[in-house]
Amino acid sequence: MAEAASAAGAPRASRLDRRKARTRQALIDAAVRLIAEGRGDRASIQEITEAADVGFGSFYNHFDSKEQLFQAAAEEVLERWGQMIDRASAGISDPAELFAVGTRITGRLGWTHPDIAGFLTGTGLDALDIPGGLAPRALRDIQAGRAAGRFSVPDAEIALSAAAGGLLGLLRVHQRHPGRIDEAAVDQLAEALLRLLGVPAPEAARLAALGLPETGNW
Amino acid sequence: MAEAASAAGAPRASRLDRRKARTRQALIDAAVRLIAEGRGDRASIQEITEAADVGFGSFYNHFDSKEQLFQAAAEEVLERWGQMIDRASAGISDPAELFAVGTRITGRLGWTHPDIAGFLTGTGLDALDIPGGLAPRALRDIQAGRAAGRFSVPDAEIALSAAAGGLLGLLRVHQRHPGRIDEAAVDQLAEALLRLLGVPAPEAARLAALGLPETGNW
DNA sequence: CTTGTAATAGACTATCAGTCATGATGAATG
DNA sequence: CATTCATCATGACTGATAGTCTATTACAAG
Repeated sequence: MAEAASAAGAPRASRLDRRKARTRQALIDAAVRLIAEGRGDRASIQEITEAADVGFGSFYNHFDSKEQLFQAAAEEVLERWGQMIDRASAGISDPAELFAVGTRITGRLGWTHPDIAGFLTGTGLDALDIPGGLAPRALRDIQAGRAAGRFSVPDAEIALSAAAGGLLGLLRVHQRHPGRIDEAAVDQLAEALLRLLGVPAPEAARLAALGLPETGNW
Repeated sequence: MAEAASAAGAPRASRLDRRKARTRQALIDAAVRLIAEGRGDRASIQEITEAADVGFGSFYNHFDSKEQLFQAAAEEVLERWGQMIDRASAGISDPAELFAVGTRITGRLGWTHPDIAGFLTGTGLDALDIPGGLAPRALRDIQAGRAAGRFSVPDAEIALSAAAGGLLGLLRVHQRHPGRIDEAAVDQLAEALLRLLGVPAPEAARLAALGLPETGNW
């Protein structure tokens, strides 16, 4: 997103640019915080700018609307989430295993990163439409799995939506009934989703029980 | 929903009651239409009352807020949907078969009843929270299936959410790419969801291919 | 130091949710 | 049939919030 320097241009970034970036980031951080707190997009722009300690008018220097801010905030959160999964799945090439790892890490967000989990349940299935989110990557995995004959599901997008629904359901149950969801429950969901994708049951069980790599804190 | 007549009461319903009911219904119909059009709850109350050809102030004689109206509209649509599935599943007792029928009829809504389909995709997973909706029934089916040893999924609520996600995904794909979803695709989703629930693959394929009863127009 | 540009900021306007007082409709009663 | 009363319908009113506009401030360049 950084503006390209003009062809013959100078280094093209200092102070002013940093100030601008700082303001923008303050707004995004405030939005992430508010969403995670469950205030969803019900927070007023005044509330947001106040939380970001920024003048009201500044908001519109960076975003055209509240929705646009929340979209940017969503992309940021999903980006971190994606990196977390990338780290955990480094070296894995089997699409089914990749899918299992992604599912299990996401399900664990409920207690490892409640803020992200809250964010996801707050946005619902709309999270699938967020560009740069995890959806494109998961979609790629599913399609790769189909191409490799590992999955037999007919439509990748539908399967993705089902997987997202399952994960969101799990996170929601966790929020509403703390303690009812544990690692075993997450692994069982991953197993069930693999079966949905057409992986034979015994193989699904095996994939959902593999050791899970460390993810780090972010 | 008709008001019960008081015990010793007269017929207790005329003109005034009908007028009231008509106004209320006009508002609900307008809301259903707007949601199906994808305007979601972004429609202003003025827009709604205008679409219903009702005075602005009348709105608050019937509903406390826009959310309440949308909830009533949702219950109405889901009620019709539920009755449609009830008719189609009369005489079926196997939970797995019931689930398959419900899934396949719902998936077919995309072309048999685009208004309901639009409504469902418009509300997203929140449809699961609508009281009186189909969720409680589907949940019951899933739990019955677990009790009968027919399903092996650990948490019924999570499974329900995954199923809803799959169906919503299918309906969304149908809306965005008309013609990409046909009856075979719906049946394959039903099959996949049965596998997710723990039904052995061959049995899932059989259940998803059974003859589907006529549902009637409503 | 001067000048120009880009970001900040809060006062201003339009729109929307929700309230309230008034008017219209029809039921009950003599 | 006329009168009275209750209930619903209605749109003008109020407070709040999204989004605009212009003055001010911070910085960079010469």
